[in-house]
Order: sequence, then C-alpha cells, then structure tokens
Amino acid sequence: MHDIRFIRESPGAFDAGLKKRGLAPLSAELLEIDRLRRAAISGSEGLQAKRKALSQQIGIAKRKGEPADAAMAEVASLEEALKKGEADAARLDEQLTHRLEVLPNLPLDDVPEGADEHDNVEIRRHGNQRNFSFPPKDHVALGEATGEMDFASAVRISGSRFVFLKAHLARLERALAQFMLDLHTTEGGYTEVNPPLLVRDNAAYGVGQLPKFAEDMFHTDNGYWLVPTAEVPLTNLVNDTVLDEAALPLRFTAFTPCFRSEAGAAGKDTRGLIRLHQFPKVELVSVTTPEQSAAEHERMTGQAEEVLKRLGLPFRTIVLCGGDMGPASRKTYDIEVWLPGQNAYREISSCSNCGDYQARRMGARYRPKEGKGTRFLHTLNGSALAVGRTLVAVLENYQNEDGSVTVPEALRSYMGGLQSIPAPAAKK
RNA sequence: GGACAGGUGGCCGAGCGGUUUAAGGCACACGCUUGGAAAGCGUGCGUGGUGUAACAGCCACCGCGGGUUCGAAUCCCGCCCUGUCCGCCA
Repeated sequence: MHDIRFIRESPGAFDAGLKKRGLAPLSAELLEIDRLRRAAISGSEGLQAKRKALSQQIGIAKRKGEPADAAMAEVASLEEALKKGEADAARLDEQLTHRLEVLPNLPLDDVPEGADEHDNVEIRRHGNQRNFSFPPKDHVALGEATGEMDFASAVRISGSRFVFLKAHLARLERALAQFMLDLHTTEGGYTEVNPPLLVRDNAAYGVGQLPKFAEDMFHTDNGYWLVPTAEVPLTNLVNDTVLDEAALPLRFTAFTPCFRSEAGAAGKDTRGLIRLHQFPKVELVSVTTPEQSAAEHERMTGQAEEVLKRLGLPFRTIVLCGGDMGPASRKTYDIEVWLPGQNAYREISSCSNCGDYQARRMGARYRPKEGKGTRFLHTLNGSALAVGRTLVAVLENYQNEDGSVTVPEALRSYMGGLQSIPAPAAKK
C-alpha cells in the first residue's frame, strides 16, 4: 500500500519507481482522484460541522425548555446535501484505496533496471562446482531408484505435484530442517515459532497476498487460506500493534509446509521436487525500524547463505531487477544453488526487504524513542532455505556413481551418524 | 454444534441519548523534589483524515456494516471476533 502523501510530494519518484517495475506512470491519475477526494471531504466536513453545532444548540435549548424549531428546520434542510457529501467522500476514498492497494512496492535506487529474470545481476558466487567422474543423475532418478521418493503413490492419493518421501529421504528432510532451525536460533538470533498454517483474509491481505494473488493460494470451504509461506503468519505477528523501538529488531524463524496452487505454472518444472503444491521451507522474518532494514536485509541474506556454506553446496547470489521482484518487495536477493543434475543454478532462497509496504497494510507501527507519534515498521522475509530444494541439491551434489549419496558432515549428527544413504539394491 | 457473557485509546477501565471536548488509572516524556534513586507532586501524552509555510482550526473513529434520531460509544437490526460453560474430539 502506498502513501498518497508521498505521491503528492514526489510524483516523479513514484512514477520512476513504477517504470522500474515496467509499469506506466500513474501519479497524475492518482493525484486527480486524490484532488476530487479531498474536495469532497472538505465539503462534507463543513456540513458535518454545521450539523454538529446546530444539534448542540438544540440540546441546550431543550434543556432550558425553549423552542428549537428554527434550528431543527435548518438541520433538516442540510440532510440531502449531507448524505450526498458523505457518500461522495466515501466513494472517492475507497476508489483511491482500491487503486493503491494493488500497486507493487517501489524498488530501491540500487535495484537494477530490467524487465525479467534475464536482467537480474549476479553479485557473488561461493563454492566450486564438483567435477564428476561419471554423468551425474538428477534427484528424481536417484530418489526413484531406491523407492524413497515416491511420486506414483502421490498421484494416486493426492494428484500431480505431490510426493511421498520415505526412509532415508524422509529423515534427510527432517535433518535439514532441524539443522537450519538450530543455526538460525543459536547463531542467528531468531526466535523459533510454530505458527498456524490456516489464516484469515486479513492476514493474507496484510502481507500483500490478497487481493491480487487469491488464485495462487488454497482456500478452505469455511474461509481459511492455507499459508503459501510462513511469511504470512510470522509477519502478521506484529499486525495491528504499536511496538516500542527498544524491542526492535524482532527476528522469527519457522519450519512449515507451504501450500501453493501453482495456478499459473502449468507445465513448468513438472519434474521432481522443484515445484510442488506442498513443500517444506524454513522461513526467516525480521521486523525493524526504517533505519535498520537495509542492514538487516544483508544480514538475513548472509544467514541463508550460511546454510549453504555449511552444507558445502555451491551457490550464487543475485539481485533481482525491478521487473522480476515480488510486488511487496523493494529489493530482493535470490540465492541459487548449483544442481549438477540440471547443470544449472536454481533458486533456493529469496530474501526481500518489504520496507513499510506490508506494515501499512497490517497496521504495524512502533513508537520511536525520539520524537512524537508512531511510524510504520519495516518487514523483511527470506527463505533459509527451501528444504525440498535443499534436499534436491544435497542428493545431486553428493551423489556417488553407484547411486549412494554421501551425507554432508553438517547433517550427520541429525542422521544418527549416517555417513551415506545406501545405493539401490542391485536388480535381481 | 448449543447456551451465556463480552468487544472503548499502547495497556487496564468508567460511561449506556445532549457540557464526553471519551472520566480515572497504568505505561511513557519532561520538570520539581533528592547526594543518587524510589515514592510523591506538576505538566504533557490516542489514531486517522482534512487543513496550515508552520501552528491553529475542523471532521471522523468506542469490533464491522446498516438503521432510528435534530443529535448515538450509549437505542434497534445484521455480521465478525473473543471468552466461559456444555457437547464432540487428537
């Protein structure tokens, strides 16, 4: 949600931000609605003030037992104009809100120009791609060979884009999640949270999922949304609140399943664990002052990268261009992990600084130590990491020629000391 | 699912047709007091909108939406939410 006052003061900057998003300028149009809106409000308020004054006179007169017919007649004569004025003001105000609430956040100055993912800019790489002495398999081939990654059963029971993980792979997923949570809570300073997975409209609206992305979420027939990411419940922990500055920053982490209908993704990434209707993810959410958010964004991205470093997985970090960012974000880093089976870097984390965009929608404010009143908070969210895709990366990067998979050092204590996930039994 | 009770500022809480301009308290800020602190005393302090160069002023907001009325936090209707008890249930 945008602040119309900002648009009033800096229409050029607003339009420039939209342009970076690949959108046409809108400030002139919005300001015209705003002009009409304010005129309507002024007119309406003038009449309201008149009515109020007259009503007070009537009250005083009646108290004294004097007649008040003249004043009552005058109020009655205002009736029609009052109704119209209030309706006009309400209609224009609503119109402006509807226009503003569907617009994306404005990119920060250091976000690169560009239309789509081709214009994203790589900012660093870490780790070396392994030299395989054999042709590496992809995770589906590895997982299905042992029967521990079972898509066939999932299709019968739930349909496409679901999976059963079994035995070592089920445990590996659990180990990954636990490893990540431990890292974030002990070294990262995040508070572990186990949130609800069903949320109300207002929570989905608060982070910007609604009204635009209703079709990307699952909805229950009694009105709940299944969370598409733990960002939704975690960020909404501060909705409708006024925090003390001393409490900031707040840092939350959660391991949850995420549910996405993938309505617009028919035919994309149909193979394997990459794009499912239900997938596990460890999420990070920070709530900060406006002054803290840029540094917190770097810190959060570093926290996500740390997971990959400890797992020994090669990755690169890119900054998304204006045209490729999610709507709530003002700056986003994606982290892409190297997948030998696909011979490509694939997204495994996305860390966004949302500025005050979500805070405005949620009503999330704080009281500054200095100065009066309240200010909107800044919110940030990032995956650290998408656990299913991390499992893919571990399988593909740590595979051996016989189909066994070496367990990364960092995970062994979570796997009961297991050194290696066994190769599939030889065919008889 | 059934019955009952409730939703008032950052928090607690009074008000239940017109001097409410939402009392009072807590918290917070500043000052006085003090060797320093606590306590005490004093002052300030809701949110949003509109308006202004900045003040001032004005309007709205007592869960949300309607209605009654010259006038609604207060009365009426609908909805949402919370709590308690009962039922069901891992």
